[in-house]
Amino acid sequence: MDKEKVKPQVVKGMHDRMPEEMKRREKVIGIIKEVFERHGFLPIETPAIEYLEVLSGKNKYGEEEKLIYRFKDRKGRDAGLRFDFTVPLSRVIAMHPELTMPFKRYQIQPVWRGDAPQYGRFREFHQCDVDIVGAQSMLAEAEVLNITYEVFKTLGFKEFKIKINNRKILQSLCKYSGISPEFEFAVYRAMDKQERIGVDGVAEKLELNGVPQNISGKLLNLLEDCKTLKDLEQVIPNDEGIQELTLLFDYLKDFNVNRKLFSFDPWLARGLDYYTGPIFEVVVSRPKIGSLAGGGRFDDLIGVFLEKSIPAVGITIGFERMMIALKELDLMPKYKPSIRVLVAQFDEAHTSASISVAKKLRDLGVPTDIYTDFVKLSKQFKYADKQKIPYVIVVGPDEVSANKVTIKNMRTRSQQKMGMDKLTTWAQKIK
RNA sequence: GUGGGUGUAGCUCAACUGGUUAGAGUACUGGACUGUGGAUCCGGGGGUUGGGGGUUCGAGUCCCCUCACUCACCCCA
Repeated sequence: MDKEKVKPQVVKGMHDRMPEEMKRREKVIGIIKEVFERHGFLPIETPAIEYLEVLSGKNKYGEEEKLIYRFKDRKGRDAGLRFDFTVPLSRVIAMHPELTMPFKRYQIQPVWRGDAPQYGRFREFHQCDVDIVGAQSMLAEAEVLNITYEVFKTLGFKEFKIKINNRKILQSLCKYSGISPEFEFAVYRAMDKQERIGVDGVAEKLELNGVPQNISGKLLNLLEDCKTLKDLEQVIPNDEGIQELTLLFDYLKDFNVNRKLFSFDPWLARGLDYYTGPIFEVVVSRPKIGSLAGGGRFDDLIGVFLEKSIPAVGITIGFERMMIALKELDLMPKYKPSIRVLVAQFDEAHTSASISVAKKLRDLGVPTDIYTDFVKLSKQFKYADKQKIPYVIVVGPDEVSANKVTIKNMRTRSQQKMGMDKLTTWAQKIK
């Protein structure tokens, strides 16, 4: 049988996840879900595939558009893999007018971007997204940020920063500086890089994109001088965006969010085009990995699918980046095998006895593995050792004739014979 | 998509300026130990040195192409 072999390979930028990693991921996802639900949010899921017009109909992602995985479906319709949850959520809201507002949901699923893979950047990755739909008040922003804060705190993060800004402020500043609206998004994308490339770098970038230095200079000087909302108020008094953030900061104080961990950042702009109000990003100083979470208000996006517009605000946690950060900061939950007992096979003559022991333990709720082959015991013990299974039960001829089982504690290396009648009590103890 | 770096066993890495049959640790497997795992000792399998072409008496090593990974740019979670 000389068959042509297929070369096993994973698609670039995507990953298999083995049991140990899965258990750690499930643990962290469990914590995140718990926080979400404790704050009154419920889960939804949406399909991986959306019609292309839904994904990109009105150029919702701006420059990101080209990173969408696109293809034809079986009927030749243009379709693509979801790029984030904000757009699918908007579609869902538009299709379900019966929903009670405000609608609060979370969504934890993979998304796909045809990006060049790098440290902390993948083509298939998971987002944990919380949104509030149908609420105009800054209380919604405060709630979303409070939840984010709770998630990071619960996972053990000590040093992280929630950066906050408002697209409305940026708009006012552009207008004030005499930058025409057509350059708005170019300005945002350039500003966003200030921390890495410096103010001069931003100016250069803007010049490249057609904004001359004598015009961008005014804006950049302003941003450099105005470190606080109060500073900005001198420049653009009675600005709606400033008032919103002032209110938001008050609410965050009421939520008792540590004042040191959130701050106004006039340079924060975010790349996606659909944001209309407050925007936010969570960053850590170590590891150097970009933002761990990002979001904002998108009051006009749902209106793309409907006659009327519906306000909405949300934030997304990048799950894999979060896991990398947890690992680097030594905050990763320890791997604990869920399997508690291995029932070994002595030989084929004693299989039925071992099966009934395994069945009994399983019925009692003890995660029990049964060795599904007939090999020598040393191999089965090695298997248990490798899997970090804490107990091995052997049911051989001696045990069967005495109506007992032998239980070995792998950690202490001690073992005992136990009557079948005592097995239930033992099982409850080690469960 | 553009530019740099790196590709040797499942994994981590060796192999002087090109020079016999490409090694080691680990992992896997068998035995010492026929009712018991982590230690020790002995044995075994596993490689078209990412792939293709070229230079040479001779290429893992030099040159070209290609692919993959990776870093930076771009952009973001």
